[in-house]
Amino acid sequence: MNRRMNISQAATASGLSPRMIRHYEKIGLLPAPPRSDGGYRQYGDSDLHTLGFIQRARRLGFSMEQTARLLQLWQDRSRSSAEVKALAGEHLKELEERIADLQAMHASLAQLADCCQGDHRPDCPIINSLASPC
Amino acid sequence: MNRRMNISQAATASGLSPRMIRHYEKIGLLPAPPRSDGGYRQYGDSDLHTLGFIQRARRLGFSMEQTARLLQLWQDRSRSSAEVKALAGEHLKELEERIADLQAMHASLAQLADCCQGDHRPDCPIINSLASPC
DNA sequence: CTTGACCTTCACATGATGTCAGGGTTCATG
DNA sequence: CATGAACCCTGACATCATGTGAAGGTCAAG
Repeated sequence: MNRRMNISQAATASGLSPRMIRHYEKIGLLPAPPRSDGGYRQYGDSDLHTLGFIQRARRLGFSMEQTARLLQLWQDRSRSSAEVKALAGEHLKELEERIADLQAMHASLAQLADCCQGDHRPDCPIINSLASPC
Repeated sequence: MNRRMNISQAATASGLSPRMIRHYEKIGLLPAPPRSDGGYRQYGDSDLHTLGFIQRARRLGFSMEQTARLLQLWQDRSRSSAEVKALAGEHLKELEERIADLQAMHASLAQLADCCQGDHRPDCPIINSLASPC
């Protein structure tokens, strides 16, 4: 156990790409792993654990900056769950704002599309609405 | 009428920034306007109309590429409204996908946050879930 | 030892927009 | 006419997360 693996194995195992793993290392999100004699990165289980953490945080839509803060909280044994919850709440609010923006766009456009005959004739409420303010 | 205006006036009138107007010109979305002796861009009413069209398309979330297609359709008198509606439908589908993705993130995270006490203790389902696969 | 698969770094691209720098123009006022 | 403020020009670099490609080194199996 505590297998040493190359970057593409670590990538496959964590659901990330080699490119992103190197990137996370460069921006300091991830500790630089030891290297083989030839300079290959060698990842162990604890690196894999961190990579998985990052992947899951990203999959929930946390930004890199928020992910970095989550990693810090993860490694901070004296954290309070309130801190984590606050960070999550911040992200939930961002998600809600983005959803509301997209829904507003969708509603406006859907209404225009509903009024559009969608036939061979050129007259179209969608184009008309874009062409004229209001 | 057909006032000639400088770029920042055109920007203010259309709700865009001078930077983006130049950008739209560079990528061929907008015809290059005539210039003053000193090289200033001079915008007329028809340019303003086009700028407004672009701004409204962007505000509905159309990509630059889709906006370019909409502009073409706008200027094509032999277009069919079906073409416009198809383009709108494509964008509506993208919006729905993005909304669904964000809602899935929100639901997952909200559930975790609901289970989190948010107190001074370190134990936190959010962090736990990020730390362990499943 | 050769070969192919893998790894390294570096650089450039995306999309839409901001910002800054260094320099020229316009126009109203003195 | 001269000056200064406000505007404009181009070009370059930054964002954010990620992809792609090039040029070259390494590893392991045959």
